[in-house]
Amino acid sequence: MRIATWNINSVRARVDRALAYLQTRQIDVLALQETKVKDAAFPAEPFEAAGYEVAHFGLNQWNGVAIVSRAGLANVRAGFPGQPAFAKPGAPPALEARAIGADCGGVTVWSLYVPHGRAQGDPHMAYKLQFLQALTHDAVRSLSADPQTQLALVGDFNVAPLDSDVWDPAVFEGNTHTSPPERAGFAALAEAGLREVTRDHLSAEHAYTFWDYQQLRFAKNEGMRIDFAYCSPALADRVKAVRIAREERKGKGASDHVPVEIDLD
DNA sequence: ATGACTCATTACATGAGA
Repeated sequence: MRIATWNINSVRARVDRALAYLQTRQIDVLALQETKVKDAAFPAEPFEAAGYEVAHFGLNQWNGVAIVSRAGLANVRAGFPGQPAFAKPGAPPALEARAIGADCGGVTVWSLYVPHGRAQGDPHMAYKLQFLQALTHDAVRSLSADPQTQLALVGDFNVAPLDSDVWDPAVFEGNTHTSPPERAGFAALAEAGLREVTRDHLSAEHAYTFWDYQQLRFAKNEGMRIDFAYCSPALADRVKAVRIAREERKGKGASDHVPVEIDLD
């Protein structure tokens, strides 16, 4: 079974690209982030015509996560237990569309879009750290309940764990994605017993998954590695290969992220 | 080659992204 995760940066703008990608790469389960659409407007029909089932969680033009599967799609959950809500000034806390889970071919897959953080000191940064902490707590709960669980937490983690995961660490000093608290929040998932399998299978430096649209970042290969797959030990043992679909950044109408593929036995 | 931001919005300027 081949699972892929992709921050698609609007599913409506790239539905044809997504369909071609599913077919070309023979993807069984595709976790999408930043679909940027409400549930009612998600273009499910073309995916269904291609033989896939779709589960989507989208509230407005921001965020939005989906799972597209031809390996089964059951027990769909919007939001993970304990997921923090975000309180905009003057508004009650509201859950954002940043997590959807489903059982696909014997694997529980979560498509995750970790908050960006915006800036050090911004309320969104505290929210980002809370999100990672709550995700870790829920992972601990799942692993405790069933040590053999087949669990994959995939998506855009918005953290660059190593200096070699960004083209120039100096650019990120004092900014988001590389700060010690963010890296600690990311590492806590490993300390909880999960394994980040893309690093296990693809340790090369500058194996980027994101290139900003601005300033010719892709042409200059000035990217970031921020899309990952944390797996339970039992599932991690089944991972045979990992591939970054760099070709998806090419051409007109590309997302700024590319898919990351995980092959299971 | 890979190409100079892009996407969605009760839109024509703004917010968000990283």
